[in-house]
Amino acid sequence: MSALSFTVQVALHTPSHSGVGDLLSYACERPLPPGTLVRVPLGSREVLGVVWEAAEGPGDGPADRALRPVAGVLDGLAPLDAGWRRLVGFAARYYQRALGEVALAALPPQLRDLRPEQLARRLRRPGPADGTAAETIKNIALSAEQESVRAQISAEKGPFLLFGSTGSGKTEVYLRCVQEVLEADPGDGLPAQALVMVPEINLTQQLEERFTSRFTGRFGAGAVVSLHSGMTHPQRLKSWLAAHSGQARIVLGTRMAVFASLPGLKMIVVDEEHDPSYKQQEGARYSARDLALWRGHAQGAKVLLGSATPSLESWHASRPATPEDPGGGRYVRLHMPSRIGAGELPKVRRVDMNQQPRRTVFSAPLLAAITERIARGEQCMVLLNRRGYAPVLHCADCEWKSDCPHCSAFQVFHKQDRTLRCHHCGYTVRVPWACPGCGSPDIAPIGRGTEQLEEQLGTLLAGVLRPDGQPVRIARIDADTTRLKGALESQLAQVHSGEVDVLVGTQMIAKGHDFRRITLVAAVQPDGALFSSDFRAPERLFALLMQAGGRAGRDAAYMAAQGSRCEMWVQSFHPKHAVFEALRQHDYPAFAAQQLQERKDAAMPPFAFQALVRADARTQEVAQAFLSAASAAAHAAGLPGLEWVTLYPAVPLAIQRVANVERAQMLLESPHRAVLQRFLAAWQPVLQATRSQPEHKGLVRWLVDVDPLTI
DNA sequence: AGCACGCCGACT
DNA sequence: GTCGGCGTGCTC
Repeated sequence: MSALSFTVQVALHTPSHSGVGDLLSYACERPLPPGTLVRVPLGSREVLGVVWEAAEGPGDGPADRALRPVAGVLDGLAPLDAGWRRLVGFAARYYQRALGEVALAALPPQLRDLRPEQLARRLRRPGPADGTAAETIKNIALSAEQESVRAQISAEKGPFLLFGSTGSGKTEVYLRCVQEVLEADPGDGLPAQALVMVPEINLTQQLEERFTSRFTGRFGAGAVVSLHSGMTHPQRLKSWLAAHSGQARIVLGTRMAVFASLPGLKMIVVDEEHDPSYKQQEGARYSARDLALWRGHAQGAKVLLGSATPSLESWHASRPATPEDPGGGRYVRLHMPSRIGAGELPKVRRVDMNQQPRRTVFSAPLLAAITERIARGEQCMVLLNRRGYAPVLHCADCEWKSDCPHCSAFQVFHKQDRTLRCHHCGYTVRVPWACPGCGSPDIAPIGRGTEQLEEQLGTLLAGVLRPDGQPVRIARIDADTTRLKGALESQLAQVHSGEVDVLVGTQMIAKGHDFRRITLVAAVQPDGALFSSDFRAPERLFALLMQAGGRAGRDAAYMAAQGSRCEMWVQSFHPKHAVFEALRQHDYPAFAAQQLQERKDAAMPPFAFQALVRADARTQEVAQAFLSAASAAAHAAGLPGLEWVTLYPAVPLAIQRVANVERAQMLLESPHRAVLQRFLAAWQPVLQATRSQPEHKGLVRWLVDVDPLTI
């Protein structure tokens, strides 16, 4: 019998408000360094945990009871380093979640299920050939703009905001900067590593090809790995292990990759840093971009954010410091205005829909422009950010509408499979033949989605021929057509090969794809976002339209051969709106300046810091009552920071009910991030205590969203 | 969150 | 007589 004379503190996936502490103590026969992965008994289960450094102060462990022993140690793995543990600790604190929850969510899921012996077996399997294939890299020449940006990133500490037009060659700059960092002697014995993040899974493949073809000869096979939720669990584990061991030198991935174990991390690139996908919307609601900045700072890695339409937060942080405004210059702003090898930015044409017949979907001038492009063999892209055929079905006789029975939202009419589908809870029914309310056969769709757009274009362009005499071909790409694995790739390939003349789709088609023959992009109905209650809606619309416009005319040689000029069309009832005005000028700085002034006047982010507390309950009253009670309790307890934190009244969410759960939220605002943080931390136990009161029995859950993107 | 224990309804 | 519904309570 060996003596269990040592104690370890272990972080486990214990839910945040379950009353169980962050760290549980276990007995073991030898000291285990922090970061060691262990399997420990928890109740009747055995779970994965991470050894953590002991919390300060007297332990609050079970003094009256003998500790249970650690069940197994995952010996084959090096302990997770202090940098990783600090990142996880910070994220848990900042986003108000349990340490163990964040730690375990940051590990590959398969690690949870693997017994130590299984892991050992997997680790014994030889990896790909080692990275000694040190060929020199054949680089293409940089433009003067790219070179100056590269030199500045090399010379300065950062963080950097690379503001570069669509097609300005940002990726090439990433490649060069990553290369330089990886080739430099790290000086700490660990092979240097770089993390490159993109907003969407779809964009990792093409980036991986680019990095692999550039770096495999230099750093060996297996030097580039991907990490995103679309991978199978074994693939993810493999990539994760490669990063953890230092064998992988470059990790490409989506937001979850920010938590990868990267002992030699020297650089982080966040491409399209403005993209809302970087914010996790469930569990710990972290911003991968913000964590990247924190991690880079804490771990001494350079951080490079890139975008053609930066977030107003990043733009503001990169304003030049002046004597009157010494707070500026937190990020180094770098500018690449020119398109490389690409044509000019598209000419923006606005159609005033007030001048068009009522219910026009495609205005005559837009239709004529599309027809002309097709006749020349060029491609067009039509953007509508709403999938399905129509957002609602309506009865002319009794005013029945296709309400979802479980949500305060309409069921969307999908013509293709004759279904009404709720996009919030998934509830699906067959389209009724007659009105369910009154039996009238006079039911019709109202509004339009991408399916309908595709259908109408087919009718409107029925007689139009391509240069080869073939009838025009229209394709649609949205979440419905790309549900199956590999569907997006094959559909994109059809566009690239020129099989498709007109591509209809949601914002999915606006992001990142390098179409060579698209010369016209049209947003047929972008007005929805103009007068939204969400103060970030104009920013998002501008970014989407700029990004969509950037898909046109990417191949200068092609444009010259065609002798044509690319165009971005916008149909709007408010064509003079500031968003479209700025779009016409391709003037992000002017747009940002105007938006920032509005934000400053209204004391909104980035001039204030926000958090949301959301409550879900069976009834709206219970949800709101909980929030109000928690607010009152905060005031009654005189929590620290209250004098600088505003708690607004509880209100229902825009979509009040989803899957029969009523939702309410409360906005918190403070001019100081640290004060808001301190208040939230102190409020957490109060929220828990409030929940356990009998009058709040009906509460399903509550959650905190720090730095929310939508309010 | 899991997963037990526990105490009441409809099946073999 | 058992299978199973989900209410309540605990996990170092």
